[in-house]
Amino acid sequence: MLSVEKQMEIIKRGVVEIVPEAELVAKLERSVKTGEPLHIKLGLDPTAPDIHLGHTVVLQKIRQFQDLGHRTTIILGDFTARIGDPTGKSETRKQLTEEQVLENAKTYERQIFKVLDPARTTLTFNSKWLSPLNFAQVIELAAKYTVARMLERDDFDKRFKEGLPISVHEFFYPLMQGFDSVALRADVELGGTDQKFNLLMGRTLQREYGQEPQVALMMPIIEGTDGVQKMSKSLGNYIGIDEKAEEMYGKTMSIPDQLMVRYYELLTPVSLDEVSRIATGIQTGEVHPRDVKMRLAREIVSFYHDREAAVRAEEEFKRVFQQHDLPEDMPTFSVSADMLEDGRVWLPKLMQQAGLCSSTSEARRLIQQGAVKVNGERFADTEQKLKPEPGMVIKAGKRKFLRIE
RNA sequence: GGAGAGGUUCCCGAGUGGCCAAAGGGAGCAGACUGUAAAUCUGCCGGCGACGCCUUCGCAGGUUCGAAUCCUGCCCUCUCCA
Repeated sequence: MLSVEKQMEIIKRGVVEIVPEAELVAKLERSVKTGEPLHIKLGLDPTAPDIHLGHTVVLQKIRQFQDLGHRTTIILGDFTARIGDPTGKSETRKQLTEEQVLENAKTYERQIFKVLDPARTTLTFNSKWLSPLNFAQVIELAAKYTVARMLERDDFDKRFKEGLPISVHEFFYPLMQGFDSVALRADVELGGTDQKFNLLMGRTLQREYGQEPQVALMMPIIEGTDGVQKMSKSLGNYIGIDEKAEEMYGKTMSIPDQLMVRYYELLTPVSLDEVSRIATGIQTGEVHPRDVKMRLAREIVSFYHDREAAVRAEEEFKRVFQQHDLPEDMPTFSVSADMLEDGRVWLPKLMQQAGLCSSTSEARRLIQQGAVKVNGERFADTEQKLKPEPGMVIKAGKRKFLRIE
């Protein structure tokens, strides 16, 4: 086992806050002395089965703990998911059935092991201990916290002040999550900075139940490819870890420059020394930011696919976006007979049918704006008919291609 | 339980009888410029084989030549009082 100092150095990479740091050091010291690993906890919400790089920030940290020899438990919040989501009324999430939860869990499992070491990961559902609780026990749990303190939580406070609805059951979410820590006797709980309240709740409850409180370790919420908002599926600014190599590469290349170093630090295994060298390289102008980003894209693709896939994705990227050549493979579409009139098709119809856009109205707009090319020639007339030929290539916008077969 | 305020297109937010597919902003998309970066400029931004037609302003009815706007009922949210 590494020394406490070495461990702390690794643990602190990218971390926003450790509450309290001294307790973590103390726990590590004891661990080194006794040879007993720490118990690290991470809770995941099985409502969104598609994991993207945003989720991996915290997973990477778990991985580092694993590599340091600690015990890690991933809790799938199935109980929580089945009851419903605490977030605002406008988007009250559907309650998941047990089957859905199990299915999501499977998908999750497959995905998180792209980052975590299966041999050193314990996966558990929190229904295991939450579901058997009876009403009296729930009351007992609820009595350990006050409404005023609940309202300290940022989003509750904000919603309360803005006159937005807060359902009573939402107060139970932090309590349930905190109770997870009690059930596991966690030493450390990881989460995004948005989880601070919940993580601290774990400390409070553990103390109430006579345990040594866990340390809360918060990772930043990483921005999505737009560089402004947090990465999320619903905002469409995410890079999914299941995505094709070319897709991952391309999306990475589209992030704003200022985000590059952050991505290196939080999403890649590149050493911190190297990262800071890259950072100064950019500042002094020694390296072209584009090359730095290409390396970043290679690193990310290599991590989730492999080196060769990364190289191939890079070649594809160069071909399509630097040389404005055609991608190696693109979706194909065969024009059905009923779309033809005298052997010709109306382009907006074709585009809509082929999934290049969602409506013929949109297709018209694209055509009018000069975004559509047929065999490399700009096609600007929305009414003109087209004679489809096998091998004909239609391009709509920067990155949508289609080959007629 | 009582009193008041409010629910508008992806989001915020104007609009209180026709000029409203609905101001403005954001997001998004496209074009130019580039390094598929940022910034900037320009255009688009419900649907429809389309200078017209259809569907949209919480839900359901009604008044009217005509409603997002007026009336009735219902659903939902917030505030104050209890």
